[in-house]
Amino acid sequence: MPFRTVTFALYHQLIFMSVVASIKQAAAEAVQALYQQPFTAADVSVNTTKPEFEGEYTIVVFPFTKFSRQKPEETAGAIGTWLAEHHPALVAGFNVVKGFLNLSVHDQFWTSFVQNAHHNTNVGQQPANGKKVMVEYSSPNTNKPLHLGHLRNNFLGFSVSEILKANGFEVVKANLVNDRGIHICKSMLAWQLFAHGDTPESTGKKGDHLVGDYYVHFESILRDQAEPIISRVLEGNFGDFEGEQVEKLIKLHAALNKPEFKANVEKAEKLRHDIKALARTASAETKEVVSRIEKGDFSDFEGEDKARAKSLHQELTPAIKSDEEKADKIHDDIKELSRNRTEIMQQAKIMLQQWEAGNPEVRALWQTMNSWVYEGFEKTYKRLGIDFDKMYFESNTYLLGKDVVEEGLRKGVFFKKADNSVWIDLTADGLDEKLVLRGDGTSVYITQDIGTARLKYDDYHMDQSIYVVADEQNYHFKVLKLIMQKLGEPSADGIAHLSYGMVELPHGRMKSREGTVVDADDLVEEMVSTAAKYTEELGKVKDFTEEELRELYETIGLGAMKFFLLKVDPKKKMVFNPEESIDIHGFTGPFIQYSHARIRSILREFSAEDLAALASYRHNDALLPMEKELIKINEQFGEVLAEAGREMSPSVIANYAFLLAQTFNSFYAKKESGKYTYSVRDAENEDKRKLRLQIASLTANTIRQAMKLLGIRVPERM
RNA sequence: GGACCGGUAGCUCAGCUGGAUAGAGCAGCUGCCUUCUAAGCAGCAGGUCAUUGGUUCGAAUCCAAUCCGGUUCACCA
Repeated sequence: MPFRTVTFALYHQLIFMSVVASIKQAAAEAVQALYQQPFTAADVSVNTTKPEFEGEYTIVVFPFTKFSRQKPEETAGAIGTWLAEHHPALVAGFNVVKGFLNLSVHDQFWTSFVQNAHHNTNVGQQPANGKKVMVEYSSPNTNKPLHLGHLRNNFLGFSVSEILKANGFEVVKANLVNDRGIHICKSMLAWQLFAHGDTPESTGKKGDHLVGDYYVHFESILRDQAEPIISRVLEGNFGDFEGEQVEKLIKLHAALNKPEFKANVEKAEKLRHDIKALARTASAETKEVVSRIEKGDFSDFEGEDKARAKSLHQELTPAIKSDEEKADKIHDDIKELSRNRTEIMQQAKIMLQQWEAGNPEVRALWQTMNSWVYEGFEKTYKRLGIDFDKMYFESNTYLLGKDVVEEGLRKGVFFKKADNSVWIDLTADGLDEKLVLRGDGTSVYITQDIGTARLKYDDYHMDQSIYVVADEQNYHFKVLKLIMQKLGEPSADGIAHLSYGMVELPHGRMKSREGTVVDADDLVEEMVSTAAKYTEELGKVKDFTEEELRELYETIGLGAMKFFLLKVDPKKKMVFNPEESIDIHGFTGPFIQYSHARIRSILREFSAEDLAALASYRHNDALLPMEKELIKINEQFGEVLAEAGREMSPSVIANYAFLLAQTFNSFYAKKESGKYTYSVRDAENEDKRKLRLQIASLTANTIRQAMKLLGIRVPERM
């Protein structure tokens, strides 16, 4: 039973509401009573009081002066007086600074809060609200192991699910596995051609990595085979192609060789070369210097070189740059067409067709290799502490959606073009026309998602369906929701895209071509071993068993990594700096874990009976500043949790957990004339000892719960 | 070109439903372990909140324009 059900004669109305909500409610009443205005709690603006003033919360009264017809100071005074008179249990005193009404919350409020909440190991948990929500996240492809980008997705999805649960939602964690398609066939084909029967068992390699290696192998063969085709095309030899493609290539080739265009592109190439050469003379950080030259910043140079940089910059005109870009695009098109003509790509495509036709041999290989991957994923998920309630597989869902398209066609939501392809016109909504079914009747990506959205809804009838997917798919989900709404699907309005920014490395995006992709398993291993290294250096847990140590290192290493990825607002792209991510000082997971361990060590000084006896104790003396401050911050957890749920943002929780831990550390270390001001064990009297034990216990519980919402465990000792 | 997102300290980020003198962490510099865990604490230094205009008693926050960076507008997924 949550502590909230405990009735408390004097303060019962407040126990159901946060302090801030109570103040807003009371202030609204005051405004109604004093000025006969239909003000609601939601109209009141309450801030935490700046530390230099007396009080904990501040009401901004400027908005009331319109109808109070008094100066801000007088208005604030009138409301303060009314509040102190009518809500003495809440407002013990107030002071006015300009239009700011600073309220001192009654100490009794804080002491009864800490009494009721301190032993609740489930702080913040809201009662069920009767709403069901599905969170789809992770959604890996089965041709490659997980990488850093997946980690942000996994941690976000898991954390948001936990946050919603704590807010009273029933949550279904779903994982839609992309287990079919050309990319899987690439791995399969390369395995057939080059593996000589290797398996995870025979090689000792984790299944997902083994399959990923063959995918990479495929890509390198593909590159080798495409190269000569590309060269031939560039020479005007289209013998590798047939029909329409030849015509397309003739056009591309012609465009590339238009004299003026060609001259511009060649000029651009030469200028780039010269700029790079010049940059190299200035600094080893050639890339940075080049980008400064391009921006018209010549600060790296002096005298003649500066003039040279300037003139190079000027020669690289917008027209030349534009042609350069066009040329890049044409080259990409040629490359794509050539890659598709390679022998190995043709084989992969045949394999995909065989898979779709249900060819037993291909299906068997597919089953086998996927099972290797699942075994690998299973290990990774388990280590990460990530779980799911429902697995969907694209091999089961990729044909869905066609019937919905048929319905939409009948309803007139979609229309057919001459080639039989089916489209929806979204131009009225500021978007474009979108293809939903190819001319040959086959699905595209969105067709599948339309069908899967219906399937999910049929399975669970949830109120909301959240997709944790990177922000490069913002347009896709906008379109998906719009289409579902136009179809009148009951699931439509509940569709929400939890869009998150890409994880970048200090030197830019991860690129598989450049081998800068950070593997998830490798990263975890490095975080854990770094945690071990730090822990050993400090030597505080020498009495731990092997098993206990292993678990502690996992807790700290994973805690550092999860916290690092979750502390940033999801919608923003973030930079993953490996050095900072394994840091254990400052705004990090280990800092908070350490604070928790420290509190636990205080509590260990006392017997279970001492701690149990706290439940019936309510402090009656005045509170010292940091005592009040800590209780206040603990009390804000409920509001923070609600906000994190509203915003679907674990970073709100991360910031809060850090603030709480930091505040406790200040409380813990505060020293006056050689003595700890807030010592628990050596408190000035028994009452203070009990109060501080309650505060310590409450803080440990809140920290543990907050971290749990981030998927991070906290140790008893570290 | 259209749409969307971002630009806050040297770096990484909070703050953005308008409120008091814009905050953390890291990096730099000072101090603090005979003491409930120094993975800590206290302090110093560091800012034209991209720019310009507007709304307002009040703007980092809202509006408009501009500049810079990113994503996207595929019969790929």
